[in-house]
Amino acid sequence: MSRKIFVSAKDVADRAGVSRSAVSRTFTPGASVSEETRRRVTEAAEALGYHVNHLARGLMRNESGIVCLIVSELDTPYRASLIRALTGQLQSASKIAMLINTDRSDDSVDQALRQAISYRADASIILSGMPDRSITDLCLKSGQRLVLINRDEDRDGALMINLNDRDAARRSFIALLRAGCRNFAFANSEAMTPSLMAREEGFCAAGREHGLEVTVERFGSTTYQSGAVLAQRLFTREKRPDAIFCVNDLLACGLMDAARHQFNLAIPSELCVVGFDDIEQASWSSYNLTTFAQPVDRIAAEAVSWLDQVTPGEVNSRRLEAELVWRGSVRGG
Amino acid sequence: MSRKIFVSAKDVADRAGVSRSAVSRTFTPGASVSEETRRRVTEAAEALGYHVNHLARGLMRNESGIVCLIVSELDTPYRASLIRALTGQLQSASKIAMLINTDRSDDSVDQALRQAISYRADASIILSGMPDRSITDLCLKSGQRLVLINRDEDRDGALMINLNDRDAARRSFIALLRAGCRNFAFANSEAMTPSLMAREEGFCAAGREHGLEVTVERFGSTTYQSGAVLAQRLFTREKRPDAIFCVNDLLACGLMDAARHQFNLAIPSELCVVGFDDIEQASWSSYNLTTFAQPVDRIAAEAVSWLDQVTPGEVNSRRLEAELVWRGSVRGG
DNA sequence: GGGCTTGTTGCACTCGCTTGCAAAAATAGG
DNA sequence: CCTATTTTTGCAAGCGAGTGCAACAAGCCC
Repeated sequence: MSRKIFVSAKDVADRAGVSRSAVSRTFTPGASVSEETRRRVTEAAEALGYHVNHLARGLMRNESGIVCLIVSELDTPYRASLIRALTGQLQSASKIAMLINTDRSDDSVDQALRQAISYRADASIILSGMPDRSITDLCLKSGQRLVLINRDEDRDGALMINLNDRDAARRSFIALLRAGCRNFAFANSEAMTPSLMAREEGFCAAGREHGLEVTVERFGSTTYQSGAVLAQRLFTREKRPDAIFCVNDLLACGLMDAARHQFNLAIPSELCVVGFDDIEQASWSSYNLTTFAQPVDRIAAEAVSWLDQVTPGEVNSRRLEAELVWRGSVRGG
Repeated sequence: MSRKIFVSAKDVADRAGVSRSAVSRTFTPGASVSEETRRRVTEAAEALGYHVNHLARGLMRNESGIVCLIVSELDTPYRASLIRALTGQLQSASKIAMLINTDRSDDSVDQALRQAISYRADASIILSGMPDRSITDLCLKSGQRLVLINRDEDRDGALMINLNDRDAARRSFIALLRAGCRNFAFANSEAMTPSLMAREEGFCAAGREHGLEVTVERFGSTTYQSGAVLAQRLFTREKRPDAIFCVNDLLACGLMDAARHQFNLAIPSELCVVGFDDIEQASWSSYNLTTFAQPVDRIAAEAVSWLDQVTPGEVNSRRLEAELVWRGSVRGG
């Protein structure tokens, strides 16, 4: 197998009997080409199976059309659906996503951003981890756009997309209160990212406002397994909570399963649970979880449209609302 | 913000007081550079924040280092974990993944492969959908490697990675038989992809060998929701099955939930269920599903190592075994 | 010191494409 | 029909890197 025999613009030009530039212009929207030559070029290109070399084009234009998605734990339901939305919308905007997995080492986000620079990505979208300030500066300086999703770090020049976590947490509290709950708990992981902490703080603040104490328990990472451990801790206390706001759905699923199977608690009659993210599993009938939906498509749309803007614009922060999805894990509603 | 001011090899050369080639050689493993110049170059590069332009390098070398992942429904648990494994291992092999989402239109796989060609991807890994023969021919002809995962189409020049679905299905039947089940059913989607059909056929064949009839029911796509519909159909028959092999876990979860919540069936005492994929949810205590594990890391490793080989080699097909993971949805074990 | 090998270095060309510029062709106006 | 204007076209100069080749320096042996 002879490696890489590509057909170039020159080949097409020869076959069509025109100059190389004519070919180039045919594939450049808005360039001046006569109908006749355009026809002959496209015909020749078709016959030869020609495709513009995006590497070369990117080199010339200084715009690769590549957007890097920097993600860890990308098989997590929420992350995966966000990636799906992003890749889809990027493609619709005729950009292409490069996926960088930062599961391994600790400075892998930095490594990833270097990769992004090396491929002259037009932008990077960061879904996890916070890179070093110097690296992001480098990115911005080299003309790369930066989008930070749910990472609250203040960084001008970058677009920050966040949810109104505090408000959602408050609404969650009120919903639980209306359901007649009295012993509130917040189940968190030890990840302590800004958005997770905002949920905790919002929930506790709401508790204080109503003169009610909130038990906070934190454990491990934001997973199903942690949910089970947190259940263990919460349900062996002398004052067993009857309302739990879980920092995300995955954790809520683990907690609910443990509540039911280990502690024989009925949901929602003995225990009300609210989650966050609205992952697919939240709608499964075993969970039927009341939760806040991440507006995944909105997030993706905001990111992509910002990337499409010519000038970044002043306002570089979007705060979106999480919609409460009522299901059966909370009484009433 | 002035767009794209990149530092090039020339800049580094000037600062280090050497020629451009010296810089190039410093970053090319195995090239002849003296210790002294190498030091000065790396120093200058560091100071300027230089990164080799992968676009230009790719253009010269005719090797971009890019591998396209062509996927639909990438937020499905199994797909997502496969993508995670692939991106991770590709990065370890110092390649980078481009993610192409083929959810939208019908000829989107073709579109995707064209993109792959345009970016001079070294290879494409196809996780979903079968592209047009002419397109894959084009890919192969242009030196691109092709990996097909769980798509049985015969295509030489490409690596095909498949599981031994038939055998897994047979083992599943035997396990259910040993559990004392008598009324066997196979719950399938209407997707009819080769690997799904192989599971069905394997299961039915095993049934025939044991002189037992297998009820086959097919519906919709391979999702949780379809599982619920299939449960509806299967459990309203006069001869209610007591053993169901589901074509994948997602569908199994839907089926189990419907079995329990709508038909009040106890698992595994009244109904045994086996799934396929071993997605995370299968291990959740609400499901505790006996299933076959996709060897995700093995699959990724096979794909990546094949891509690293200089010559594709004759044998271009790998058949991996799916390991049976015993959990509580089947009696005994 | 002369002849030789070994190791480094710079020049110049190449990869495939875009684009400013000026020449050529087509169109319009008188 | 000739000139003025507009459109189309080709030339050539890049973009940022890699690499064969020849020149050159250094080191070795006799």
